Amino acid sequence: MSQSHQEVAELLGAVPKAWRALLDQRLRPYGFSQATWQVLLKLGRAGEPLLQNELAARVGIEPASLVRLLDVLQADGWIVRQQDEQDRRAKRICLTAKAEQLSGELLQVADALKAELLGGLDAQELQTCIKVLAQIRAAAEQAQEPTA
Amino acid sequence: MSQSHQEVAELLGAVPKAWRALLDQRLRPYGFSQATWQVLLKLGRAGEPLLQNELAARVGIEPASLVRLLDVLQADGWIVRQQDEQDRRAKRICLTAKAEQLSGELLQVADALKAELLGGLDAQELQTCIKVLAQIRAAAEQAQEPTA
DNA sequence: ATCAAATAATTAGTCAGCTAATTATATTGA
DNA sequence: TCAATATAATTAGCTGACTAATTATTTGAT
Repeated sequence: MSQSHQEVAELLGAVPKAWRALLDQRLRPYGFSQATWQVLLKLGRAGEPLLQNELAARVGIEPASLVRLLDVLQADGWIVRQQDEQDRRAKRICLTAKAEQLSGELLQVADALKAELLGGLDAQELQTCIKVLAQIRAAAEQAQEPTA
Repeated sequence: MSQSHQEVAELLGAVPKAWRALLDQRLRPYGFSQATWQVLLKLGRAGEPLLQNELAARVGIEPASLVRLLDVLQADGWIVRQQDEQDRRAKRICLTAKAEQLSGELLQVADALKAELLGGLDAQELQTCIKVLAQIRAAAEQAQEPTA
């Protein structure tokens, strides 16, 4: 059918994969692999402790998937789980002091790569691309819930 | 830094994930999960037997990762590994007759979803989006090999 | 006030991807 | 020719994601 549809489908498969692989490769020297650095990055960007729930949503994984990552990060002293005072079911995830510092470095690497990949783009065209991607995301949300 | 850069990074994380989850959900009634339907789709689109190598590249995974998927598909009678005659190391992956038929149905579901997600887009804007994504992919390839 | 339903985190079990190393065969170069 | 190198598929072992079920606590409805 539509050649454009096929093209964008393939690009949406390939581009994020390549991006992730690159970032993963550059962050590997820090000793983090695949998923753990994303947790530190999101916590770093948040600037405050987050509920496990909320953190999972920002990373884009299920809360259950986050549990093991936090176990690893906690064992290595990068985060602590702090009992929430209002809700005794909930825990707030805090960066330790050494992680605060490190997450700054990770952010620099991530932002440098981002600039490298996106720096050469025309600003107007990038805006259009964002608009289109947002429309696709909206269509995907609608597709999930037929009529709500 | 640049708000646009952050936005496109997030969209590139979220959109393909949502798309995949939707397609996975719709193909689950056929009894295939996550990765196996992609193999059948690509073989169906190819229209001829492919080397394992080549198939892995089209699916976007490593040849080693393909092995287990093929084991499962072969066990259920969807594909056969056929010894290549020129190169005795190589195998060509063929769809069985029942898989030929099924892959047509899977293709229809996949194409219907694609149309659903992309149908509402402005053609000109979609072209721009494709161009931008292709530029990002090119930048990612360059980033991998500093000067080659 | 209490009991039912919802929610936060966890555990268990499955599937899918990766890299590194292995085996068999092809290709290439001295 | 034949030894070194490269290539196709595989195996093994690791990481990370998911869903479903469990536990503890909170919220809501009567």
